[in-house]
Amino acid sequence: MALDWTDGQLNSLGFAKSPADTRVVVAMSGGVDSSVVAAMLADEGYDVVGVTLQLYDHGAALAKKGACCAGRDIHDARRVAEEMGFPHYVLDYENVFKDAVIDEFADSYLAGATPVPCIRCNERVKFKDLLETAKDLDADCMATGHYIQRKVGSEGPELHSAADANRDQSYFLFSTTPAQLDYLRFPLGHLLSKADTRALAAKYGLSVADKPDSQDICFVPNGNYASVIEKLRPGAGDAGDIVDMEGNILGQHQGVIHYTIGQRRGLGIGGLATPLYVVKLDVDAKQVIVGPKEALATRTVPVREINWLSDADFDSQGEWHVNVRVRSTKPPMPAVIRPINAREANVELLTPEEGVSPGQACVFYEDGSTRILGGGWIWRGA
RNA sequence: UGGGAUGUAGCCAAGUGGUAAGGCAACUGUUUUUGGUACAGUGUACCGUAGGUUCGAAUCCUACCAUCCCAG
Repeated sequence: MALDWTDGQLNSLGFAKSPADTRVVVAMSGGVDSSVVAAMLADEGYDVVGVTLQLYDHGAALAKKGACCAGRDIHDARRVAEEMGFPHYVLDYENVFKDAVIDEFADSYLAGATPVPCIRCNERVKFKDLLETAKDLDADCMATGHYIQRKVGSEGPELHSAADANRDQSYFLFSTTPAQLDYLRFPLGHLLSKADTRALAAKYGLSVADKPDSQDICFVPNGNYASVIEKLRPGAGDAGDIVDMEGNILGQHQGVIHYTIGQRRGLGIGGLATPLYVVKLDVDAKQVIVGPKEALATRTVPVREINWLSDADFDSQGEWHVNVRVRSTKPPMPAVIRPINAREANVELLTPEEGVSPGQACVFYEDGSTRILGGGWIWRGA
């Protein structure tokens, strides 16, 4: 087959050689998406090597369905590899994952912020250590099941939103660097719906075809993230006052880690005509500051650790007029980025958003296109 | 002690004779590969206690209890 490959022709992964001569490491979570990627590429004749990371403790994870990269999921990934007949490796990344993701997750909450561990995992584990591992395996590229598109433009690979806006995962991948992007492939990004993915899974007869989508944080059982933090940082849950914006004490809380800006539930304060929302967290004073919904409207968002994916230098302009997302579940909205330096900026939201919290991501999109220009991490500001 | 007011679900609060609105909180679910938001659903309230009037009272009458305000 390799002999039939026409000189100069690019294969589906963008290499000028036959699939059989192209080695691709597929990051397999054990879910449907990455399984389909692996099956698809194997079916096309690529030299597929499946890799699954063991990210956290087996015992705790076995009971949890729809999680990724532990216990049952590892089994599922291996089974897909067997079904499709390509090699599969499980790598123990528990320590890396703990250092790069879980610890920061806990510390972020303790600092009164609200982390996005899934982004850190992509940034610091999957697209870093795992990507290096793929290179060590002499792979030409690494493929994942993310719903996002890599398109080659005049200046090189660009990151674009998924064709299916409902599935788009660009919010979780903003920190992908150009170097990483060069090596990565996202074979599902062009699909128009998740149904297409499941249809492919069925077509290849994969055992995971009907596996439920994963959700919540993979290393947090039952959605109870606070108990994870308390286990990691004993004594983390310092109680304190819930106060209004004038400083009046309205109630007590069992630790700032239980709250995030914009949160309504869990305050336990009744008797008012309208609901209260968490407006601010003051870790030093151990206070949860609450106020009316109107108090949540945010226009200025300080952002740092910026990953910039446009061709021009980030601080080569005083302003960038773009669209921006401060949460994964809403479409990008118009905003102006004002760079402070190459890695920091203030973002002005032309339409105020509610529930903007330090620790969350602010992702930049080119106006009028699907291209992702990068993004940064929201913080409290100087 | 005198004068006034109030006592309805965890909180706030409608309801003044016909058999208990609503909001907040809480809980559950849906949405969501972060948190959160949003949306939907969920309450056997001995209507302060004890009597009375009435076919029938949270609603009228009496007493008592509790709380609050004013006065002294």
